[in-house]
Parts: sequence; structure tokens; C-alpha cells
Amino acid sequence: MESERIPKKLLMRLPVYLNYVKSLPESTQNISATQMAKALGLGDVMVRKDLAKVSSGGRRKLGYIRENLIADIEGFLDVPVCTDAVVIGAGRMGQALLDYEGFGKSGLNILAGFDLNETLQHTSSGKPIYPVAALKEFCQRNHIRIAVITVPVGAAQATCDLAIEAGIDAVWNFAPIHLRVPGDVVVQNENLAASLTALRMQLQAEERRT
Amino acid sequence: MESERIPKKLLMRLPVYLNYVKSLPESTQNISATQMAKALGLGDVMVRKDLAKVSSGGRRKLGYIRENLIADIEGFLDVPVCTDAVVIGAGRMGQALLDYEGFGKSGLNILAGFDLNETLQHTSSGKPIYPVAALKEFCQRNHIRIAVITVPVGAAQATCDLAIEAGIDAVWNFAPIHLRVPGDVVVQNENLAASLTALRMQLQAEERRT
DNA sequence: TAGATTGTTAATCGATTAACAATC
DNA sequence: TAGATTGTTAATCGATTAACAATC
Repeated sequence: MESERIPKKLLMRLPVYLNYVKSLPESTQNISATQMAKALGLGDVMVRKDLAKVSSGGRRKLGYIRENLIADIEGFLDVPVCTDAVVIGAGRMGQALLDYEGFGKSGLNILAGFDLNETLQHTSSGKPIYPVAALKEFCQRNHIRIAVITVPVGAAQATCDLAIEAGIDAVWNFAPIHLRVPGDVVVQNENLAASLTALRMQLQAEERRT
Repeated sequence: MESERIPKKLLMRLPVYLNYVKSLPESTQNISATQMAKALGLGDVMVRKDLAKVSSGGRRKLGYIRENLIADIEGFLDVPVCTDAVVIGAGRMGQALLDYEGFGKSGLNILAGFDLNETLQHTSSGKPIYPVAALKEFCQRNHIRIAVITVPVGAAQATCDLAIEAGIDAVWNFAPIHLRVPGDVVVQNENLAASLTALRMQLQAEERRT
């Protein structure tokens, strides 16, 4: 386990590994990089190299000890503490994210949603929705660090600026636009429309090939 | 405009360009790659190279003609015809995708959702939800080609197999797992939990840096 | 031992960036 | 003309893969 710069791609593969290793039956003691690679459709050398970066090492002939590997990856990803977050833009996507319970496992605790539409009070599962005007005060009081932006494209930059003014350090951006932020703010873009377009184009290419 | 293999990364940047160019005021006649790059936080040479692949070319000193560029990118992405799709797994994420209206712009027309839970009848906006048992017949009758998979991890591979058996060619997979599919089926993975983890790790790295 | 595996070093590949010529 | 821009060719960079030595 070396401590150097970790490429983002690797960072995104780690949860996949973790998820896979955890999904193995309890009885599994050992798991080799080769097996994992085959199951996940990746190169075995890449898996081995990735694991070398985060784990305390495997055993020749046996592979990695399942339990240790889980502990190592979890330790590396350091997910124990939940980070509080808010969702800005309580449209369909925003409400879905508010209500989705799965993010807790990845260390995200979404406290509330914010929207321009003041008639919204809470999501169907009861998460509160406040007017955007209350954002700054709420974020400062609760020391919120992460904002999930799910507003329409046109409002995204302004919303982002507002969030940063409210003290946010990290933005998970679902608007299909590049946000300009100060150097110390981290942005992760999620562009579903672009993914979808890529899928359709691949489908079309496949078609032409046959 | 050359016709060769188009890397997926470029494919995912094109909608971003298109979106940006479309967002410019009507009065804008020309737009240079340099301007676009600055606005989008990308390298200008990359933008120019990307555009060279899909457009009929710009004019020295002026840049690209806005209208032509829109037409070229749209023409290249070829989004006119909507592809019909189904969502399998009508949990929160599934319902959000079912109800989200924005995918039409990217050429996706989601007809219906499917779920194991037979008590679900339709989403809050009225999209129908059918039992999974009806999937195959529905897909074949409507010539569905794209399945959006939003079931829990454990059920994802089985669901995917089912969809392929029903004649699907393309899978938009939201389950954090690698799906095994025949060679002629296209898969686009969307792993929100992994993105989120990457965001949190970057935030942490940022912290240590200051 | 023989076979399976790790982990490292070198090679390859692909994508991004730099440099620059062309030209309006 | 001078400046801004395109578009191409070469260089760089980073990530993946191949080859292989080590070893249990």
C-alpha cells in the first residue's frame, strides 16, 4: 500500500471491487485478482495493480484474504463518517436523490432539499424541502460541505455560486454544464444525457457493423 | 468531418458542446473553439480537434458559424428519431427516470416501467408500471431496444438476462455491477455510488492539501 | 516439484497537449 | 499588414496491458 496520487479512475473502481468482494458468500476465504477480474470483466493485471495500491497484499497461490481485503478497501476509502449534504433543485431528479437511501453506504447523508418553488414542503418520503433563500443559513448552521445540484441548466452556475457562498466545498453536479468554481472547490459531474447519447451512438455503430 | 472510430469520451463531450452552443444568445453568429474551451474549462486544441471530427469546419479568424455547428453536431449525433425504452426496477431511481422528461431531448422515449412488486400501477406522473412477467411480451410487441436497469445489485444480472431474452440490444445499467452480456449488446454503466465516493475522496485530498 | 498466484518492470496504446504552418 | 483563428503533425502524458521474475 503506497501513498501517492490516486487516479480518479481507480477511485471509481474501488467501490466496484468492494461491492463485489462483499457480495461473495460468507464462506469464501480467499479471492484472487484473477477471479475478480474475470467476474468484473476487467484485466487481471489491472485489478492486481489497483489492489496493490490499497491493500496490505495478497498471498501467492491463494490470492487475497476476503475479510482483510474488505477491511483494506474500506479503510482506504474511509467511509465510516457520513458527510452531510443538501440537494439544490427539488425537481424529479432532485427528489429521487433526496429519497434514495443507498447513498448512506457511500457516506452521504442528505439532510434537506432546496427549491425556488416555495410550495414544496417535503418529498414523498418526508425529507424537508426549503426555499433557496434559506440555503446559506442552513448550510452554515449544519456545516454542510457537499451540495448536489439538480437544477435546470440555466440556473446551475448561479446555484453553484450560491452554494459556494454558503460555504460548500464539494459539488455533485447533475446539470449538463461545466461549472466555474474556485480552485479549492471539488466538482464531480454527472451527465446522464451525455451517457445516454453515448449509449445510443454505440447502439447505432453496432447496427452498422451487422 | 472524417468517418472513423469515434472514442466514447468524445461522444460524451459532444452533447456538452451542443448544449453550450445552443445556450448562446440567438444573436451570436460565430463562436470560436477558443471561446468554447474557455467557457467549458477544456483545452482549446481538444475542442478544435473534436469539432473537426464532426463539423464541416470553421473559418479562420471567425470560428464556427453557430447555426451550422448546431446542425453539424445534431446531424452527427443523429438524435431526430426517438428510441423507445423501458425501465426495469421501479424503485425511487427507476421512477425518477420514468418521470424525468429531459431524456426526450437525447432521443429516449421511456414507454413503461417494470417491477416485481405487482402492486405498483403507475408513477406519480402516470407512466405505467407492469409486472416483470409482462416484460418479454411488451418488448417484443413494441420493438423495444433499450432497457434501463435500476434494480438492486443482487437482481441486476438476472434482470439483464431477462431483458436480453426479450430482445433488448442496449442496456443502461444503474446497478453497481459489471453485467455479462453477449457481444452484440451494448452496455453503458452509470455508477452513482462510485462517483460519489470519488467526490468524497477528492474532498478529503483537498483537505489534506490545505 | 509443479502450478497458481502476486507484484514489478517494460511496452503499448490512446488521448490530450504543444508547436506550428496556413490563411482569412 | 497584423492578429486571430483553424487544423495538422509531433510530443507528452497517463493509463492499461504484456512479460516475467519471485514464491508459496
